[in-house]
Amino acid sequence: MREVAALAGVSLKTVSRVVNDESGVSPEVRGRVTAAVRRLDYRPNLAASNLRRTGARTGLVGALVQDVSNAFSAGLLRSLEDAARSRHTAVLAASLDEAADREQEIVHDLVTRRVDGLVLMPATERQDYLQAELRAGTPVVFVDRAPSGVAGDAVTVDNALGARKAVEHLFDRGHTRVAGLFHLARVPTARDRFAGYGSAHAERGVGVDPRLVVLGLSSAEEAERAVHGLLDLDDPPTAVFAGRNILTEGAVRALRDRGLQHTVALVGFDDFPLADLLDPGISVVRQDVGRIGAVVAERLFARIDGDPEPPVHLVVDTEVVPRGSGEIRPAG
Amino acid sequence: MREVAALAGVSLKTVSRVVNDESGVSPEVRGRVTAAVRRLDYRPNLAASNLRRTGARTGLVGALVQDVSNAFSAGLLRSLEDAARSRHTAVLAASLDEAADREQEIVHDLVTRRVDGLVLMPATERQDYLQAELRAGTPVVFVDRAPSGVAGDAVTVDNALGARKAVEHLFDRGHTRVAGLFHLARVPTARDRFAGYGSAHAERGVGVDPRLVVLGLSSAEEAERAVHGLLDLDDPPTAVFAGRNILTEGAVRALRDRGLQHTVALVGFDDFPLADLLDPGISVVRQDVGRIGAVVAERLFARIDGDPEPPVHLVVDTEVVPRGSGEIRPAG
DNA sequence: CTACGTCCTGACAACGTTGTCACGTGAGGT
DNA sequence: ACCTCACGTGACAACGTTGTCAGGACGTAG
Repeated sequence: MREVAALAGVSLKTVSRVVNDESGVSPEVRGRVTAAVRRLDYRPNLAASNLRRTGARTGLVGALVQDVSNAFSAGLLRSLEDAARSRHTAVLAASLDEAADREQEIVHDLVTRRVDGLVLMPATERQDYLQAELRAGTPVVFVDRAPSGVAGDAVTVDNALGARKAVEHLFDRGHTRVAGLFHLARVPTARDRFAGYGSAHAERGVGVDPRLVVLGLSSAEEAERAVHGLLDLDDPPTAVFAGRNILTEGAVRALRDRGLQHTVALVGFDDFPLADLLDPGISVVRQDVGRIGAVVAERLFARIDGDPEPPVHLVVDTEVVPRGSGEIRPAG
Repeated sequence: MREVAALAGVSLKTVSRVVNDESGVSPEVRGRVTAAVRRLDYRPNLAASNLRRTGARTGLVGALVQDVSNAFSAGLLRSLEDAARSRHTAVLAASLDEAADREQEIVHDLVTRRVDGLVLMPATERQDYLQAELRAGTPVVFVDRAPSGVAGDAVTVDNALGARKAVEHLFDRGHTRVAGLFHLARVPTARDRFAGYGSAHAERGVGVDPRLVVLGLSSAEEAERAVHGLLDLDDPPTAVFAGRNILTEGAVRALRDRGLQHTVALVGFDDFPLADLLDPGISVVRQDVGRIGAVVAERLFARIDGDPEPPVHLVVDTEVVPRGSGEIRPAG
């Protein structure tokens, strides 16, 4: 900037005025300055500018998701990005891989970078460690899982309701032996979906057969093995509810292996790409990622703009998408 | 920081020393300062710190990809993120959606933010506009498409070779009428893949039937319609090469519609999730995203560290992944 | 007792920018 | 001829931090 000022024969302040399109600069001087700017390839230093401006925004938000390369996280990121762009804000994306220590580390780093806000898909069980940041005024919006140990806006689906809908969908088609595959019990979404699975049973007066429930599955392979185990039972399930998309994948493989994909019904939680291209198409409970992202963005930017209301927990609808696998009726 | 200094009864500089773990502070003072830091929830301001430090890094790199929510871009982002984390660097992710103006806008924004480097999957045909940034010393690594109009490191696959391998794979199984579906002709990767399709024909002494070639497809729907058109020919193709993953998807739908998925062979360029779960599994030419990302990161950080060598173009291998659809033999 | 080195600590300037205010000029009104 | 006022411009300080250097306290050797 100093060089630009020298070349244009004006003061620093005038260059600043021109660069920021402020009024009160004669056309002639403005011309000289822009020419100098162009000639010297001058780029303003946003960091310095933010430093000086009072209460300035960095125009940076952090998005801490489970894994930027999985479809749900990536979709969320994308819709957040779109909202951010219109606010001239860039998105710092980070993957947590369910690692609690990494979550804290990255949050700390992002706060040091003075992000204007954070979107967090927590990997931790409790987020007490955020107390200080929140007090310091960095808005945080939780997504996918509600916060625990701190207050903050949250955007989730009603996992229990979604799971209940899925299981009812199967009951409605005549199934009574519906297996349930779930993630680690310490993960709140898994607990909620399991609860929904249970309440669907309760509502219909069907007892839950504990042998049909498998908890603690964290990979497609584990789900695949689990389904093989279920099918080996004397009284095997006629339908399967998979509580997470990678578990659905494992279930598809196991059913396919045994040639039962058109015999045993399957509904998964979470949509995945090309689910409709499989044979049969895989019925799922869909979370509308685009909508979730949009709601998250709306909350985040409202907070950044100073919305003082108490934290809210917004619930986005889920919907059963029938594609074939969930509409298979029990044999006989 | 001033408050911390006051509370601890020391000077600013001493606080700085403690915060940055510099030597030469007595344990007692260090204790007082850390206590004050904790009490006041003090967070150092990274921007100010970078401003002062000479030639400091911002620890920020930009990744401009086609769309953070598509599998290829997201995978790349992820592997870049992993490399960046070990360098204590955060990744700013942005989607370009093949929009040239957005590309320039975002590059400009990121340069203003003083990113240490950029990874660019270009949406523009020429990147002359980057000349100034490159001269200013911001390293840029191109990925997926080589740069044009500027010099810079590039990491791509050999698209022509990959396409040739795919078509040869089909020739080897007895096909002679292999249709080719391609993206917009202005996109270099599409041109290269089309060239590879042609050279496979030339090498085997098979003439390219222009009626079997469809250029300019940019969505799954267009590809689906195109394949229907091809199948309506008097002398329809016995195999299809789809030059891009969304075109593969369209081809699968069209073949499925006609019940020809086990009759007409199909090889796609670019792998996609669950390709092996389809029936038949879809054979593809795979680009190793993880490897591409790792190579990109290696180049980028080498440049950031001052590697002065002339730009290089690194080529990552592709590999035909047989899954069933590409191994179907022609009827008769 | 002096000289000198080591160890801690702080004052000050600087990083690149912008908010504040004051200055000089010329136009318009009396 | 004088005053006022708008306008364009620049000097200066400040944002939060760190590099440089100087200074004080203390210990040790001559």
